[in-house]
This record gives sequence, structure tokens and C-alpha cells, in this order.
Amino acid sequence: MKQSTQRQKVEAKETAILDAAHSVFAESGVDGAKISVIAKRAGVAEGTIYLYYRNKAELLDAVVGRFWRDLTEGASASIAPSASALEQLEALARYHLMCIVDDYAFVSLTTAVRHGKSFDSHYINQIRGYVRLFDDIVHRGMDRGEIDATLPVWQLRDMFYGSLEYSARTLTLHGNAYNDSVITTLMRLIKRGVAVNDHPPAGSGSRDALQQISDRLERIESALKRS
Amino acid sequence: MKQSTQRQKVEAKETAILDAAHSVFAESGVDGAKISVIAKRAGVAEGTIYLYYRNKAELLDAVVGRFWRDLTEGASASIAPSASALEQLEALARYHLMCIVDDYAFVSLTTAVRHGKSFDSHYINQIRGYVRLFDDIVHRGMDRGEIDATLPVWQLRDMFYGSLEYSARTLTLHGNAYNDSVITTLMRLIKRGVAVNDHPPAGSGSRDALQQISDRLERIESALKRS
Amino acid sequence: MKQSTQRQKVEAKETAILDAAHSVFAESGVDGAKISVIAKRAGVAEGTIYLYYRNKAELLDAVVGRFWRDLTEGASASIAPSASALEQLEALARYHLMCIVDDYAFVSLTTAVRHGKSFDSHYINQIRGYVRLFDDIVHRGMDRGEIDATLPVWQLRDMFYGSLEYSARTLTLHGNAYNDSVITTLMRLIKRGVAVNDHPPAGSGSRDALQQISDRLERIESALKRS
Amino acid sequence: MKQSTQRQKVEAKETAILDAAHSVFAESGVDGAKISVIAKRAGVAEGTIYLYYRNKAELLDAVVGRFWRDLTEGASASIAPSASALEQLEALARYHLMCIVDDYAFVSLTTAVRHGKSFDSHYINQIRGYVRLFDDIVHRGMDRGEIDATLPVWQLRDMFYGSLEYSARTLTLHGNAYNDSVITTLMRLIKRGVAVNDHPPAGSGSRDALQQISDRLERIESALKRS
DNA sequence: GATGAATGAGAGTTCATTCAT
DNA sequence: CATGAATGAACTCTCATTCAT
Repeated sequence: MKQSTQRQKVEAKETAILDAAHSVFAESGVDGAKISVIAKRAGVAEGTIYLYYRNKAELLDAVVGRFWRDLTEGASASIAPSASALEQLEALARYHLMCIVDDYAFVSLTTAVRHGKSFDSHYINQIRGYVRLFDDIVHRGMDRGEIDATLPVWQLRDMFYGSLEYSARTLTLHGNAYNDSVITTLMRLIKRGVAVNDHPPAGSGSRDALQQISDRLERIESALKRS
Repeated sequence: MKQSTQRQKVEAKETAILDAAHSVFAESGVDGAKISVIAKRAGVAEGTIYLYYRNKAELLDAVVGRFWRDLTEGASASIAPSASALEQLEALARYHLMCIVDDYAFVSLTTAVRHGKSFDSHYINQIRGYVRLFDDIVHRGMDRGEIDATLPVWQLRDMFYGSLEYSARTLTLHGNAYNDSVITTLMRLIKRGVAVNDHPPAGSGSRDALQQISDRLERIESALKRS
Repeated sequence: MKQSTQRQKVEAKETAILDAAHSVFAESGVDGAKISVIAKRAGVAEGTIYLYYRNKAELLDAVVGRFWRDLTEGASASIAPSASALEQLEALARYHLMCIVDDYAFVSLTTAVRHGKSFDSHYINQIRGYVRLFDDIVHRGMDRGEIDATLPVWQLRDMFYGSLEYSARTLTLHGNAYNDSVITTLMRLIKRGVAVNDHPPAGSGSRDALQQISDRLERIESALKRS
Repeated sequence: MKQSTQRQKVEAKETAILDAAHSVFAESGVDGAKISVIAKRAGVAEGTIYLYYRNKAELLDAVVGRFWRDLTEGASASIAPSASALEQLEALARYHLMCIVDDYAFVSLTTAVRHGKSFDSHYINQIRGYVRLFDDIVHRGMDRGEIDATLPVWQLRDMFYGSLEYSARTLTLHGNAYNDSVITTLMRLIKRGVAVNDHPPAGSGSRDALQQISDRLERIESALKRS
């Protein structure tokens, strides 16, 4: 019993440190974050942090890793296994946006972290795990014929997450919280865009498919009237 | 003549400093960039930098401002005024991607700059100018009926730039240079996604609007032939 | 016991820093004093100083404040409460001169501190406390009729301290240590100068008030003897 | 003619530099004064200053030297050669106070200059010349029997200038300009204090004159009562 | 294990001085 | 002679990290 209490204590302390670090990193950026502030906010001494993490970089690793792990778990839970690929993508998009809008400052840290100082890959795998959620959905959608299999998955992925992150930034900058219209618009475009399409892609560049079709319809209809 | 020589010298020095700062900021991040390194790379003394810029933040401002200004100019030049909105967007996307792939490290600095320390708006306007390129194209496209005017422009914008930035990151991380397939894929989705569409969005997910219309047309045409 | 040891250590360190700062400020002036030198002389690291004082100015404040506080205490102790005002002034003058001769370089810092940068009044009050010693003595002397109450106290004060500071400077410059003749001469002039005097000021410089009174007394005494 | 014009130009420039330096030193202190500011205020380039003075210290020397030289000249002119010593002292005091009240910030620089960095004695002699004005007056007064010759001249001098400087500081700090009451009060005390006095100076040190008189009065009164 | 005082390397910035023009 | 852009040494202050308690 005592052991478990001990372990709980340790874990509580570790969580406190990670929480504090998370918020301070988000507020002040990686370089702006001071260990002293993190320690104070976590309610521990500065030295204590170094009992858990070798240095600032490792602490950042841990915080980022936890963030993506939690995100992966939450997203997994929010995706209905039996839904269609597009429905699953919508669920993922919605969950993703909600989370990163809520914590945009922190996310932008993560995505922009200095490249040279490649983190000790503690969390690279966590991010990979998160990204795989998307990839799996898309692959399944392609297998089922729901998604055009000729599209490069990595580009879809970049569009998906890129759109969401930029939207989150806009929402954050304008002080708006989460806004579901972002999701509906995004999904509307994705649905159209990724739909399987055997026909040659819409016209030769100058006018788009719908326009051409519209023209043809008008011509036909007027012809019918005359007759 | 001497005057022009003088001015050229000063401008050459300023350019050298900005170039050096640009590369060092890109390599090391804002906080990691040392004035001493920038000075050395620019071939001037540390103190000289402070003759041109009051402090590090102002130097960063200048570098970022120049970057966006140049980007805006280059992009403007690469857009054919008489082309269709989608053609213009494609040109913009292609130009944008080429530039940011080339300089991804620096761009990610810009987009992630600490929000609190809102730069003295020296370059905020430059970025605004750049963003307006996209907005103008889209608005014109909407006016002409090329683009679905019910879509929120800001969301299109975030999708456009977000997709491109994430794609650039992927390309950079994988060591690939520019890859035009990103553009073609992106534009393919955009074309489908933003097309004006009065009909209910693509049935129950299985077939999309174009398909339906195409079906109808065929039916009509065969009817006409028969008559 | 341990606590007291701790506290003693901290106080010892603080004292070491103040002592070091005091001597370095005295030797090199405010701007000439380098934190690095102070730290070395105090036997601590440079950073340590900033644990105790926010910056150089605050350190100076502390040093100056302590100086005047100690001066006030020492002077108070050296003044016999029951003595006459002039005796008290003499004691104060003697104590003051001894202290500032001993430490002239430092005192001249204090009195000449840049006026604009009014110190955060940390020590202004200490100086005020010290000055009040003089004022109190003089006011009491005036109440008792020992000192001419028509004299402006602030001018007496300026004369008192001004004379002593200049004398200290002369002594210091000439390498002489303390010299009590300064006090006796000063007091001789003060005694004559501040004596209550209802009569027109001592003729044309030939006889002073006391002399006149003395003359009158002699006349009275001889008259009494004769009777 | 041209030569003289040239010389005038040079002298005008030198004067401009000295004037500028004077005011900047007064405003900002020795270390706070920037060559660049002095140059701008003098209307010359920074480099030009170094054509006239080897370095900042020498410039300070020149400014201080000129100040004391001018002070000496002005004071000499304001002293009536035929007046009594005390009248001359009063004239000197008045002139001195007026000048230093007007320019207290600068004077306090002069008197507090770092001792170690003994100025190249450029101006030490100027100050000596000024001080000699006082000494000469006093010596003459002693020779004529106007001033008690047993007083040490250097102490009188320190009292004289010390009182005036402190008074000037008080006036400056309180925002008052020149105030002649300072002079009258000072002279009143000086007149009494330095008057020739053939009688043994008030008692044997332990008790002062007033006390003695008081004792004698008591004796008289008790005698009167008895009678 | 936990603490937090102490460390000191290293950063940005200033400004007296120089020297090519 | 005059200029003022350029220099770079030197300063103050910060903060990640350590270690005696």
C-alpha cells in the first residue's frame, strides 16, 4: 500500500511538472520558458525537475510526447470504427481542431521546433502514431473505394493537418474559440476532392467542368424548347 | 557618381547584414541566433549591426519584412492578370511552394513567432499584402462565378496556405526539393472543391455531383438522338 | 541552532557583498565600479550578487543606505543627551568628521550622485534621519536659548556639513588622517556665530556678543564687591 | 585677415565644443556624457572633437579648466580692491554662490571627480588660482588685524566654500534660484567668528562661554538675594 | 529524495576611438 | 581639416544546471 502511495506521489509530482512545463512553454516559447517559473508553477524546487529530466530539452520532449500521446488516444476514441472513411475523417478533424484551438500556442511550438536540434526522438514516434490514425483511415477508404486511390496519401495528410492548423491559428488570433463551420467547410471540400472519379479531370484548364456542363445544358434545353 | 557609390556601399552592407541574419535566423531560430554570428557572416563588426537596427528584434523585423515583400513581388509577377482565378491560384501556389520549400526553416520562424511580442507591425502589413494576393484572386473568381461564393474566403485561404506549408515541410524533411505534383494534386482538389455547385452535395457519398450531371446529360442526348 | 547558522551565513554573505561594493564604489566611482570586481572581492560569483540585489543601482542603494544608517546610529550614540546643544554639536561634528575622513571617497559619491536618477528613496530617508540629528540639536538649542533662533536652520546645517565635508576632503587629499583641530576651530566659530545676541551684531568686527556680556558682568561684580 | 578669420573660426568651434561638453557633462555626469551627444550639440562631427582633444578625459579637463578660469576672472572683477577683507569676502561669496547655483550640476562634478584618475593637472592650477583669491583676502585681513590670525586659513577656506557649495545644493534641490539671505547669514557668522579676539577663547575647553556666564550670573543673583 | 542558493558562461548592447574618404 | 561609419572591447545581467545540506 505504501508503495502505491509512493508511486502515486511520484506520478503526481511528475504530472505537476509536465502540466506546469506545458503551460509555460505555451506561454513563453521554448527559449522563453524558465525552469524557475516551471518549478514554481509545479510547486517543486528547481532542482527537483532535474531529478526527473536530465535537462530542459528532455523536459520539452516529455511534454510534447505526452501531448501527442493524449491526442492520439482521444482521437482514437472519437472515431467510430464502423463509420465510413469520410465520417471518420470528419470526426478526426473535429477532434483535432478542438484540441489545437484550445492549445494553439503549444501546438505551434511543436510544429516549429528547431530542426537541427532533432529531439531525441522521444516524441517523434508519438507524432508518428498520431499521424497513422489519418493514414489508416485514408488507406481503408481507398481500399473500399470511398477515396480516390490515385491521390498521394502524404499530400492529403498535409492538406488535412495544414488546413486545420492554419484554421486554428486564425481562430485563435481572432479570439474565437472553436468554430464547427471550419469542419463542415473542410469536409465539404474534401468530400468533393477525394471522391473517386473515373472521368478525365475537368476540362483543359481554362474553364472548369461544372461551367462547361452548365453551358451544354443550357444549349440543350434551349434546343428542346425550340423543337 | 561618388554619391551613388556611397549609397551602393551602404546598401550592400545592409543587404549583407540582412542576408546573414536571414540565414542565421533560419538555422538557429530567433533566440538561438547570435548577433556575433550574424555579424561574422555578414563580414561586419557586431557594433555595425546596431548602426542599422536598434536591436535584435528590429533586425528580425527587417529580415521578415523583406522576405514577405520580396515574396509578394515575385508572386505578383508570376500571376497572369488575364488568367482565370483557378489558373492564378495555381500560379500562386506554385510560386509559393517553390519559395518556401527553398527556405522552409525561415518561413516556419515567421509563422510561429511568439504571439505576445507582436512585432511593431513593420512587417505585419507586408504579410497582409501577401495574403491579399490570394484574397483578391478568390474574390474575383467568386464574382465571375468561377468559385463558389458561399465558401468563407478565410477558410479557403487557411486551407491553401496551410496545405502548402505542410507540404513544404514534408518535402524539406525528406530532403526532396520542390515537387510539382504537390501543386497538381492540390489544384485538382481545389478545382473540384470550390466549383460552383447549386445541386445538393454529391448524393450519399457514393457518387459525386459531376457524375450525376454527366449521367443526366447522357440520357438527354440519347433522347435527342432518338427523336 | 541550524537556522541561526543559516541566517548567519546569509547575512555574512550579504555583508561581504556590501563591504566589497562599498570599497569598489569608493575606489572607482559609481560607473567605474564593475560588478565582476565587487563579486571577486566579496568572494562570490557575479550571479550571486543578483540574488541579493536586482541590479547595480539597487546594490548602490543598499550600500549607501547602510552607510547612512550606521552613521546615524554611531552619531546618536556619541551624543550625550544631557549635554548642551553646542556640546552635542561638537560631538556630532567630531563623529561626523572622523567617519567621513575615514571614508571620504565614498561620501563624495553619495553627495554627488546624479540628481536625475533619484534613487528609489531607499536611502533618502536614511539621510534624512541623519540630518535630523543635527536639526533636532539645533532646534533644542534654540528653544533653550543657546542658539540664536533667528538663524535659518537649513543654512546652519549646510554650513555645518559643508565645512566638515570640505575639511575632510582637504585632510584626505593631503594624506592626513583625522585632525581634531578642525573641530575645535569649527566649534569656536560656531559658538561665536550662533550665540544668542540681542545687541547689534558685534560692532565693527572688534568685539563679539559674549565679550560684551562678559564686560557687563565684570562691571556688575565689581559694583557688588564695592557695596 | 584671412588668418584671423581662420583663427576665429577655429576658436568658435573650440568654444562650441566646450560649451556643448560643459552642458552635457552637467546633465549626464562624466561617465554618462556621450561624445556623440556633445558633438551633435556642438554642431561638429564626433571625429572633430578628437582633433582638439586627445580623448574624453582631456576634454573634461579643458571644460573644467575653462570654468575655473572664468570663475576666477569674474570673481576678481567683483572684488573691490580697496574694500575691507570682510567686504571682499562677502563679494566673493556672493559671486561664488551666484555662479555655482546657476551651474550646480557642473560644479558638483568638478568637486567629486574621481581622485585616482588625477587629471593631467591642466585645471588643478586653475582651481588653485581661484582658491588663492580667498587666501589672499584672508591673509590681507589677518595682516590688517581684521581677521584673527590664529585661525588656520585652510580651515576657513573649507568652511567658506563648503558652506557655499552645500547651500547651493540645497537651493538647487529645492528649485530655488539664488537667494541672498544665504550670503548675509554666512557673513554674519563669519564676521563674528573671525573677529580678532584678544581674550583667551572661552574657558578651558570643558565648559563653554555661555555656561561660565550662566554660573557667574547665578553667583551674582544669590549674592544679591543675600544682601 | 528534495531543496534552492550558488554558479559562471555567454548573451545583447554601448560607446570611446579610429581612419578612409 | 572635417567627417561619421565602423570598430570591438567591455559591460551588465540572465538562467540552465549543480550540489551541499
